[in-house]
Amino acid sequence: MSTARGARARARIEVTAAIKDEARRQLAADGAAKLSLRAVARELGVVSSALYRYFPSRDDLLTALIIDAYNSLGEAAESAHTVVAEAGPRARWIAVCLAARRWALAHPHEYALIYGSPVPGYVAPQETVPAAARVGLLLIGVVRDAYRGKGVARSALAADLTAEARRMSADLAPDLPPDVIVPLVAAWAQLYGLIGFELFGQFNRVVEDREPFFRQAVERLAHDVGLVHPEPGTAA
Amino acid sequence: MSTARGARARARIEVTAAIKDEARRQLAADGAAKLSLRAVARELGVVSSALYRYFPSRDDLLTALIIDAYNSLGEAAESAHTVVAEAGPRARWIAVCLAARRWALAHPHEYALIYGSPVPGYVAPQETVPAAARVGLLLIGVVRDAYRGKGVARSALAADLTAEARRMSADLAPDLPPDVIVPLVAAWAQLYGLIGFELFGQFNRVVEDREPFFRQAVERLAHDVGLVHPEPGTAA
DNA sequence: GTCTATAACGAGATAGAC
DNA sequence: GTCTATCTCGTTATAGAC
Repeated sequence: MSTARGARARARIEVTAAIKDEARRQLAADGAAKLSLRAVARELGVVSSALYRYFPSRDDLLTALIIDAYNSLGEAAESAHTVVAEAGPRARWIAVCLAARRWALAHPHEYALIYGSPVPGYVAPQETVPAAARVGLLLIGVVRDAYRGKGVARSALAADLTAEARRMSADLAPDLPPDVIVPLVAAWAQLYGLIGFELFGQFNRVVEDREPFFRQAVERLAHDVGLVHPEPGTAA
Repeated sequence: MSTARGARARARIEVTAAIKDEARRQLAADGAAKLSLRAVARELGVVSSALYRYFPSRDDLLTALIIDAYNSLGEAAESAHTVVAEAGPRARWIAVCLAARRWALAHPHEYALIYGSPVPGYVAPQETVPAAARVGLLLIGVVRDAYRGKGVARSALAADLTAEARRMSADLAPDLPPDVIVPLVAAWAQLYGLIGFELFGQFNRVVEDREPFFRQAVERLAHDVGLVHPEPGTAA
């Protein structure tokens, strides 16, 4: 009977994957706003009510796609980081940023789903938070290693930011001081400004040869978060 | 007869404005993907075919909304710049960035229309370019003044970026050297990363007191583009 | 000339009966 | 799970009011 249960479980996983694949196809064609369970069911050759055994609602399907996208991006960033795990923090920072861009270029519609305009009428549940945090946590880890090693370049914060910076430090990385976490979070947001502009067409006729431009920009971001050395050696 | 023509022209302008107002309302409610001429007409109490006198197609209405949004943002940025026109480049840079954020917070759906996910099936025509360029040109102007005055801080570009950087300089601001235009364009993109993250909810539970955080970040962007002085005096 | 209304097309979504 | 009747949509041709 464990075989039967295993087969059933396997079938369920396969059908779930097929639903999400078809949903992703529609995402690419019509956008997240128009994602409809009916259309997915029609394309799969089943009736729409059958899908409710797998996803209780359209929003739950959307949530699953969002979590998948965040995890796909997170895995891409993490495995790129693993490759250069022995390098210095600056090289690792750059590797993670480049991996995020590469993933976005390879998955533009999923990128739009997670970092583009909010879907009208949809509010992301708390379930999405852990997946959404992966790249950010990776970047925090890089800066943390630098901070514990040779140190990072510091700069003063404005007086009206000290309270919020302390709160951010306590919430996000208690081992990093407020004046380190603030530029780090800013750089994290700015990274997606660069990626989004390329992906959504704002760089058309402005930046043509984008990879070296992006690399230059994330090197500057590394500098902004205190990763200042060109790093001749390897380990932190 | 100039009166008659004037009255007709005025009526036409008013109807056009009413159509766009209603369209913006629907944009806020359902998103750009679901903008429908029929729904706009219904809400205005006219029949859908009547709207074709004012906009040749749904996409043309979308284009008009996009151009309006860019111009509204551009005007907000330009008038904020005018207020501090006598201040130093660094103060003017910050003023423009703060104005862009303020406009985005006041017009989130129009922000999503111009800087969010592309609308499926819609391609922005070249008409949108001049309006879209306004904030960028304003920022170029600020850095240009600094460059002609006391100068801006410079830093070397990677070798594989020199050709593209030269092209960017020639196309965007021939009077600014390549190593100045590259960080400027990057900062321009990064600015919208900060705004987008706040607007689209990525800062939820990450950054709470956002104004001082944003100010700190754009001060760092000013530094990145070479505007390094805290500037005690006024004019460049 | 300038506009709005009517009616229709082909395509797609949706609700409910069975 | 299937079928049908009724909605939506963008868009056009046409007729008539001002």
